Amino acid sequence: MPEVDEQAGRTSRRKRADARRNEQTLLDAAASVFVTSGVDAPVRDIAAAAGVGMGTIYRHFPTRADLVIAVYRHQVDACADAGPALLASSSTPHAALTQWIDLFVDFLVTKHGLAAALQSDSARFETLHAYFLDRLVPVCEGLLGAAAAAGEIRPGMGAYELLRAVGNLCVGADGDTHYDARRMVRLLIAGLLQPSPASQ
Amino acid sequence: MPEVDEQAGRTSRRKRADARRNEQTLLDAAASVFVTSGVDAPVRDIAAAAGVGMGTIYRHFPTRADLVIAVYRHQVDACADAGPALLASSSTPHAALTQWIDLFVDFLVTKHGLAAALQSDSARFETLHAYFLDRLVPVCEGLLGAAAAAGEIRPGMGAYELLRAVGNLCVGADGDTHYDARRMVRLLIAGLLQPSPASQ
DNA sequence: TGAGCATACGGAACGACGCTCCGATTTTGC
DNA sequence: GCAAAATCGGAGCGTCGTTCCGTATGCTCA
Repeated sequence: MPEVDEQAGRTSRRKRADARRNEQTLLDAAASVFVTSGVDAPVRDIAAAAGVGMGTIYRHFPTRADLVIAVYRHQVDACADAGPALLASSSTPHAALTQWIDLFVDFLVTKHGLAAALQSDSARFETLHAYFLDRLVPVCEGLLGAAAAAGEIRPGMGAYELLRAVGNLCVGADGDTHYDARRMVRLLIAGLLQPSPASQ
Repeated sequence: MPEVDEQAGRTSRRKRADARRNEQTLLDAAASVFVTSGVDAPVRDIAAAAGVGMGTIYRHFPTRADLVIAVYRHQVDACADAGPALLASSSTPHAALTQWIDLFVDFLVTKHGLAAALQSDSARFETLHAYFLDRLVPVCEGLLGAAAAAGEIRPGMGAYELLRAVGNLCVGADGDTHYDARRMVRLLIAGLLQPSPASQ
């Protein structure tokens, strides 16, 4: 009987040795190419960097988005896990929210082209979009809820909408010395924090 | 001697009648296709809609960005012209700034895919990016300067950075009922208005 | 009016891309 | 060892933006 599939493909039906080796080679090559050429580097380049054929890439990662997810899964998970931790360790929910958003922004900004790919309406990146949302929206919801309950931010802000806005602000943030995404995100959060500009 | 070229090609070297007719046909066709399929609709579609060949498009508009600029030039100019007018007619500079940003956001949001094209790092849209910046940055600078001089906003905000941020927030704003770009921009401006969150 | 030429036209063709397909090759269970 | 199954490599397809060039057309001047 085949062993339980432990998601990372540790041992499912005992994949062939070359298959496992190629998968790792591909992940490494993709990560390296993403750094230099951005996440939408030509698939052919990644195949060449890994020294494998096109077919090999698409068997391991049915779509381009799956490859991107596989490369960044650990970092997305780490970001998601940091949410509750920050909430527990910070003095106020809003401090936790701010720190968590900073984490998210740092992640997006350092991955050339990732933010753009996330917002791309092209059907090709649907999976990527969905994965990020699945992992991060609940975490953000928790932070927002806590901050709203504490009365620190104006209510009615949705986690999806906030993440979307932050992601948007990070598009094209590298390679442009005149645009500081972190600063713009801080501004957005600042606008969120004040109770209501017209209520006083 | 050829007459002075009045930018819109009114009369330069007396273009052939069919050429002038085609240019107008192309502008109309492009505008209509942009509405339904977005600004990055296939060039072939635009040619087909106009009933002309590919060559005709590229002779009139050397690059795709030139076509987009030609289609939206009037509206960009109108937006630029509205800046000083608002500043003169509004009660406070910050009111003028807010209204002007609203104008800009409305423009971007109603043009399917335009915001995305503007932020695209692809060299293909460089010209488009440059045109928008040339026209709008000075206007925004005037509004920001007036608001800063009146002490209504925290200083140090660059016009380019603000426009970039607003443009980014508008990416993908249509077709997503859960994301309201206008609201996010208002939040950003709210963050800009308060003097300083830590200074009091 | 019509000849001659600059100008404009159409669409085939090119290169780059994402992705699929299939014959050749390798691994594995027996 | 051997055959079946899994995997590999890269040619090939469709789409896109853009270029190129033979052909058609409007303009000018006699």
